[in-house]
Amino acid sequence: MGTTQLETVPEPKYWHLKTVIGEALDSDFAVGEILPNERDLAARFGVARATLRQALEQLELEGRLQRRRGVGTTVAPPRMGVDVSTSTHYWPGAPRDAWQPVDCTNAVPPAAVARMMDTESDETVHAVRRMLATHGQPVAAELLYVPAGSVPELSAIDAPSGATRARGVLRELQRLTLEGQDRAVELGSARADDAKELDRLPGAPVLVVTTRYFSEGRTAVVSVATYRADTCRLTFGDSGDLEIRHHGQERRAS
Amino acid sequence: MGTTQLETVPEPKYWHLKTVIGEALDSDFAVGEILPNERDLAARFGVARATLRQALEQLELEGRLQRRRGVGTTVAPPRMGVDVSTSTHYWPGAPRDAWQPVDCTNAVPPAAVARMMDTESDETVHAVRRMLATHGQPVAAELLYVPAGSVPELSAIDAPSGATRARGVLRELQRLTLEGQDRAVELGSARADDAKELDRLPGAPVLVVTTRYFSEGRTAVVSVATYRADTCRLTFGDSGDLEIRHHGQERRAS
DNA sequence: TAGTGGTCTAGACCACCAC
DNA sequence: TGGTGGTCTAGACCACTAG
Repeated sequence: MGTTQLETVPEPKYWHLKTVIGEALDSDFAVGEILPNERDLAARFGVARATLRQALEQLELEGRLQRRRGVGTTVAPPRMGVDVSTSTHYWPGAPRDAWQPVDCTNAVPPAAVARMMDTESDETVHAVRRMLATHGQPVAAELLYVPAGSVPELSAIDAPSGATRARGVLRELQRLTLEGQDRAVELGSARADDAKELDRLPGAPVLVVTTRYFSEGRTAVVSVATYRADTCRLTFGDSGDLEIRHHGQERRAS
Repeated sequence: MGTTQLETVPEPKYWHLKTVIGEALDSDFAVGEILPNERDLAARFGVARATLRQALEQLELEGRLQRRRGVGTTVAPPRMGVDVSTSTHYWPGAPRDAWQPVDCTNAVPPAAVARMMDTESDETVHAVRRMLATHGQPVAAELLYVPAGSVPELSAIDAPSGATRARGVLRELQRLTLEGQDRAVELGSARADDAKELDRLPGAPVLVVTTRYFSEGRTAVVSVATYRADTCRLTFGDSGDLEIRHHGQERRAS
């Protein structure tokens, strides 16, 4: 058709805003610096606050901003790398494990988890809760589902719940021979309980890492770990001998 | 509910809505079924359309719904597992590779990528574009950055760009010895070009998998692959002998 | 108490798709 | 052309944090 469509495909405002603000972050702001509040920013860019928020949400999703109710919006530090390499063939709770046991209860696992184990769908299992934190910041919350059959000697322990029992379950686990594991990563939104422990609002985006641990030809443990997607980058080191660990990058301008 | 909950925890409406609709999806809807339109749903639940949309966005983020402009909202099938296991020690473009070369240009890599390679920050490299699709659905878009030094024999090729040149670069790569790789997964939002190829809107949530391939003691290739977060689950099989594939069936070998 | 981000409303118009 | 989801507005009130 002859007509020329010179004047442009209309890029959404929030998308353009995101680009503009993102560039400003690179050039004019330092990590930790506080941005003007949303009402001011919206006025400055001549858009409604909802539109401005749509741009900020994107930037927060990408880990460039951090927003806290009652406080303000700050420039986020680069995401921290969290090693989840599958090549470390250890049970949860092995000596070098940085996870912190929090609690242990009996529960029937969600259907999706029960399907991954060799249990009846209504069988109760040990549910061990653990947290991972670095530099004082909560990073991930984990729920380990351990069928009673995986820790047969545990019944002698009297702690009915709590961190003590959690440690007991993990200790018993070490007696088994780990034959392999199998892992999946997907996007999810934080459940209310996880969100609270991760210091985020319910529904916050998280990376859900589901791991199956195999022993004696069956699934001995299923782990569901939720990592804060805004602050974390999951790293899978390979071939063991390569070390790249984090940030040697400079920052800053102006 | 005789007792009054004086100490009400005001759960946000959109959060409650998400739960209600999510349960309805489980019980009353089949995969592929079309939901009522947003205006009707909002009216039915007695909320503003924006609030209803907030709930739908969450469900879409979790891969439970699929929304298409001009068409409607449908119930999404379970996420497909995409194997990205690092234990397959092959170069991109190796014989079994399901990725489809699309294009190849010369470009200067983004600063973050240049930092991972042993190149000057303004050095141009081969930028190979590839797509991954399963069942006719686009799943991921990849950009491979290949320094000229990694494919020294390539200059003889006359195709200056396009899929032919892309295949040429990948073919040359196979001559090198792959010494290791190193991988990171994080949440991102689709750039305009990726979004288009993935049949999504710009800003759609994606899982960004960054891989470094090492050869001869240096970084030979950097790959940045963006997977649709709504439809994909990244799987990392371990020790090569374990296969998962959906719904509880497990197989062993070795 | 003042100021922040989080939620919610009731509209409007636009881009896209199928018929 | 009619119906869908996507964008945008200009308000309002709430929950939280800090001084």
